[in-house]
This record gives sequence, C-alpha cells and structure tokens, in this order.
Amino acid sequence: MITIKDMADMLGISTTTVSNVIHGKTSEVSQKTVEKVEKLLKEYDYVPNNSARSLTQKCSKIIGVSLKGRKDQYDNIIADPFFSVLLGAIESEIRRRGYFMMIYTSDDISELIRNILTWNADGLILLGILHDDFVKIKSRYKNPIVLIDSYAPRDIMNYVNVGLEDEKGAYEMTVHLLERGHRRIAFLADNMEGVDYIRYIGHQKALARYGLKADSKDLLIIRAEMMEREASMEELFYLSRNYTAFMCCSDYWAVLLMSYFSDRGVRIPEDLSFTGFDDVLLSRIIRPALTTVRQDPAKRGRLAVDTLIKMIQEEEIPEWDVKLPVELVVRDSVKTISAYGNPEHSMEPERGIDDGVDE
Amino acid sequence: MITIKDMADMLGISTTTVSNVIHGKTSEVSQKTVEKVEKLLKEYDYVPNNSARSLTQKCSKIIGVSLKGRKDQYDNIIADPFFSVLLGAIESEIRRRGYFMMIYTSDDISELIRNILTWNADGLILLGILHDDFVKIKSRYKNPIVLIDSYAPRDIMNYVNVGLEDEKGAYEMTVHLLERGHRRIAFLADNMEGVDYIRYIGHQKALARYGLKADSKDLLIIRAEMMEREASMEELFYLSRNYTAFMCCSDYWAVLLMSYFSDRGVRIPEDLSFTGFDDVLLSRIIRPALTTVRQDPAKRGRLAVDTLIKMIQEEEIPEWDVKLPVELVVRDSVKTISAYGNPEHSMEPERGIDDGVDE
DNA sequence: TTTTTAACCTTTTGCGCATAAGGTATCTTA
DNA sequence: TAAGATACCTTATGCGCAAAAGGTTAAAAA
Repeated sequence: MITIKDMADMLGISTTTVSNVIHGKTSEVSQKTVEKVEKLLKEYDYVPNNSARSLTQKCSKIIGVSLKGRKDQYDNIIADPFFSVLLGAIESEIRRRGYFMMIYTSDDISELIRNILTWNADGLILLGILHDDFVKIKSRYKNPIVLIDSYAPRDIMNYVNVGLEDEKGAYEMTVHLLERGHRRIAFLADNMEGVDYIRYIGHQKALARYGLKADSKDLLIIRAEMMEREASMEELFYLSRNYTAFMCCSDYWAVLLMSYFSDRGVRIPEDLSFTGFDDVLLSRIIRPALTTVRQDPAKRGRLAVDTLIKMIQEEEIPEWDVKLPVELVVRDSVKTISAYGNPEHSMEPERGIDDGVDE
Repeated sequence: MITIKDMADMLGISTTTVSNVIHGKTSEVSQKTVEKVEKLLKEYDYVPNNSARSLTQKCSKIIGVSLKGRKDQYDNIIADPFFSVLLGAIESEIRRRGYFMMIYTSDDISELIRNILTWNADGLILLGILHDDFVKIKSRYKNPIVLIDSYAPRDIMNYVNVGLEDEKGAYEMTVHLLERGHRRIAFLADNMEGVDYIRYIGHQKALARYGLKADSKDLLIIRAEMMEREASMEELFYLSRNYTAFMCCSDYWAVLLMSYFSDRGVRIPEDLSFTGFDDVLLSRIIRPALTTVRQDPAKRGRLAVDTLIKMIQEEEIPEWDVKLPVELVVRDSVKTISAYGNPEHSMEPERGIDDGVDE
C-alpha cells in the first residue's frame, strides 16, 4: 500500500503538498506540482488509509445500522423479508453518499454500544429499538441518531424518527374488516412498546367508531420463539376458534401463520380471514394473496440515511417525526361475512362518535 | 471518550502499563497496579479506538462482504430471500468471532476494491463474484479471500470456495423430472459463468443418462432486468408452450415466474411444472409448494467465516473447495406425466452409460 | 528603497495505540 | 561479593494522515 509519504519522497516534496492536492486545495499548490502529484496518484492508484483519517479528523465516515425485532427460523433478522428490503435501501444510499455501513444485529445492547464507540461511527440508524435500549445508547453516544419504527415518550428524550402512518394504516385495515362484517377480530402484535402499540391505537379507534370496544383478551402477543414452539402454536390454533379474522402486524407472520393454519385444514379466508402489514413480495405471491397495508421500504431507507447525513454534516436537526404514507391493499385473504350472526353490533358506524384518526 | 493516556495520567503511571493490563499481559504488571487499572477500566467503561489500533497493528478486525447477483424489484440484492439468510448467518458469525462486517453491494468493482483497501480489511468474503472481477481484486488485495458460489478455472488462480454439491443437486432434480415423465425441460439460469454453469453440467449428465441430449435452445438465460420488462416475460410465456417443466436455478425466480404464469391462467403443475434451487421459506409457503434442492445457508455462512478467520489467524490455507451437501425436496410443483406423448424416448435410462456424477 | 503581500513551499505536531528499547530496584546464585 | 536474574516500571518511536505554524522567494505597493 502506497502512502502519502511514499509519494512525497518520490517527488522530493513534502507530505503536506501531496495532501493538499488530494483534497483539492490547489490554490496553495503550483499547477506544475499539482500535475506531478496527480500523475503519481493515478499511476499507483492511491487509496487513503481511513483509519488514519479517522484519527485526525473527528469523523470516520462510518454509519452504524442496528436491527432488532422479529427473527426468522434461523434466528436471523436480516432474513426478514421486510427488514432486508429496508436494509438494502439503506446500504445503497449510504454507499452512494460516500459513507460506509456497519451492521449490528446483536441483542446485547452494551456490545452494540462498544461497537459504535470503538469505530467512532458518525451516525446511527436504529431499527425497531426499544425505549430503554435507546436511552442507554443516548447516554453514551453523542453523535446523531435516526430511528426507524421506534416510539418513545417525546418529553423524555428528543429524537428523529422516520416513521409511518401506522395509526392510520391500522385504522383503515380495521374499518375494512368491520365493513366486511367481521366483529371478532384478534390483533396480533410483536410487543406493546413500538409501532405495534401505535397500530393498536388505530385499531381501537376504528372499533370505537363502530361502537365496539377493544378487549384486551383479543390482543395476542406473538413472540418469535412462540413460532417455533408447537405448544404455543397449538394454543393459538385453539384460540383462533373465537375469531373470524386475524389482524397481524407484519406480513411475515401473517404468511407464516396462514401456512400453519392451512396445513391444519383451516380454509383461508372462509374459516379465518388474515391481514398483514408491510406488503412484502411474499404477500403478493401466496394464495390467497394477502390483504395488507403497503409501505415503501426503499423510500423509507433512503429518507433515513438522507436525514442522518443532514444531521451529521449540517449539525441541524430536521423534522423529528416524519410519517410516511401507507396504503390499504385489498386482496383475497379477507372473507365478506354477509349474514353476521351477532346481532348486538350494527354494521353501520354509530353516530356522534368522532371520525377517528388524528393525522 | 476516555483514552489510555487519560487513565495513565489519573493513576500516575505510563500508558504502556495500562495497555499491558488491557491486553492481559499481567505477568509484567504488579497485582496492585492491575487492580487499580481494572477498576478504572470498568468505571469509565473504556472502549479502545479501533482506528488507532488498526494503524499500529497490521489487522483491522474488519471483514468485507461483497454481494453480487440477481436483484429484486428494488434493485436490491440484500432483499433476495436466499442471500439475506446467508448474509445474516455471516454477520452473526463474524460478530461472534470478534470481527466487524462491512458490506458492499456495488456493481462497480473498482469502488469495491477502494473500499476494502481504504479500511484495510483483514479478509474478504465474495458471494457470486464473476471470474474477471475476482482476478481484478486478487491483483490489488493480498489478504485472504473466501468465495461463495464462485467458480473459475483453478489453473489460473488459487482460491478457497465454500460451495455446494451443485452438480449433484441439478443431476438429481433432472432425474426426478425425467422419472416423472418430463422430456421437454427448460433450464433457466442467471448466467453461464458461476454455479449455474456447474448445475447445467449436472443437468446435461442426467439427460445423457436417459439417452437424451441437452439442446442449447432449452437453456434460457433470465436476467433480473427481464423480470421487469413485460416484453421479455411475454416472450418467456410464449416459449413456455414448448415445455412441460421449468427447471430454475433459484427458488426466488421459480416463485416469481410461477406467480406470473398462474396469473395468466397457467395451471401449475398441470400445465407447467416448476422446480427451484435453495429451499427458501417462500418455497414452503406458496401453493403449490415448490419442489426444490435444499441447501443450508446458515451452515454455509458460518463455514465461510470460519474458514476465512482460520486463514487470517493461522495464515494456513485449508481445503480450497468444500462442497456442502444438498438434498432433493419433493413437493407439489411437479406433475407426473403418466402417458408421455413422445415415443422416441423411453422412460428407462439407457444401458451402458456411466452412472453420472463425479462427486 | 523599504515594506507588504501573495504564491508556494516545508517543518512540526498530534490523533490513540502498541511495542521496542531502556531503566531501576530487589532478589538469586556461585 | 560480584554477576546475573527477576519484577516492574518508563521513555521513545511510529503507524498514516491533516492541519497549524513557520519559511522563502518574487512580485506589488508604499
């Protein structure tokens, strides 16, 4: 590996002059010298040592990306069809902007913090981080952070979140189910800390508009490890008899559950309707095609990187809670229940109740 | 950020002593001093600056991972269901071993080289690299490299490849199709440079065993951009009438094509049978479930990282061409053709022809 | 003529760390 | 008692780079 000093010695000039040419400070260097240096630069295809640069500059050109959330059968979050699309978009945008990406998928938050600090990452993108972990990171890491799919009490801590119209999405999906005659709807979430909580609020509001009240026993928390355990799945299967529809917080799990249920002879959507969230490729391909809420992960990834780099370079904090649009995508996984057996609820929304969503 | 010098000053000792404690060279430091330093280390949660370390040591603890290959609708290779699982396995293994991962998905090979060199990566994992690009990288980058799914003439260049029994997989799949009565089989590949070429050889050998000869017009090269172009798909649709089975080199494309064809009224497998390669989650979930060749991407990722780190640490080159096992997974996407209309080929393999695969 | 200024250099410093090389006691051994 | 060994420490150096600070020359301004 050729260094600045090597080239300076070859030309009999100082390293500062070579460095100046590299950084385009040509006003301080004669035309003749510039040409000599540039010739050598090309000849040896000089590549700067970024470790050395990071030491002198305050910036490392590294952006850390941390993923947490639902895992697949390989205990592997990158393989999640939604996250992988998002991650791909983030990677290409980071690269396009001249930065480097380092990924951390560890559940160990102090390991994550050590990794960020040891490389002195210029900025951080956190996907699906829980509030407590976010606070821990904030207390040690002072560079800009952009969140994706993370919600926390704003009075506690400032943050920039590249989010979604989650509440609206869940609201519209619930209305869709209600309008098709469903009254016994289970809401399946990862946890009640992050986006799923916001979605649940939308769900509640939609129910309220129809004069219904959300019942906590209809809120089913599905953790990744449950998917593996036959006993948990059996229980879910047993529970499902109480419902006409399963409203899931991700396409991934909706699809996994559909597969499990249909293998056990449940007809979808005749016996049980399913809805998802995200609109991943999978959802278009399976049969019945999944009714879901679409978001644009590529756009979201790009916006997150863009926002972060703005914060890094201009040290100015932009809008702290973007909400990207969602769109209801109706396919074939929801049955229309014409003659609904439970007469206590009318099909029409009740009057006098506020029309709903606050965004 | 606290540094070694900060701590040395606090304790009134030299930086060397602190450094020695950090590296466990406690034989050179008195018990009392060790305790003092360790207390401070814990108190301030000291994290070393890896840029500084990289400068003094010859190693950076960075492993570069480069992906090339088929892309999805977002022009995003990370989102590929097979690559993402593999990548996830690689990431967690790299982290477990105390290294850091940097990803490059750029098609621009000289940009990739610059990135590796600028960070002085200790090693490289290349997925699906083409031979010319590999030669370019080798000429500039002298640290260990492990390939995944890459084949090249071995006499030209030494390399370590963590591969698959590709030939065997394709052979067995072709035999499966032949045994079910298929004679007009299209072989769908990405390109003829990498693993698909090896698979095609297996395909040819299986055909030969049945007294058939592979016809180059049955080899259909499907590039990612064709998936987007309606015209290309229409042409493929038109071509499909000549075949009873589409043998695809990846589940991903098999599934995409199945979806396209069934939307156009083609019944699968009644009108057209499909097979894949990889056995991704998708394949188990779609209907008909896809008959495919299974590989274990998690194991493969781990083995690749393990091999690379062995090369980095022991500077010893292990087995240079591992072939991990594959397994035929028969599901529902292949029709059994009982009365086959073309009398010129018998259902039985011809005698006297060698039994096939060389592994 | 002297001073100023601009153009074009170089020398020096330090980022944080690891290590080679150099100390100074104290303890062993013959 | 002198020579060597041991335990425990420090000083000095350099990795590759960027930038502050310091030169020198020649042209421009006073």
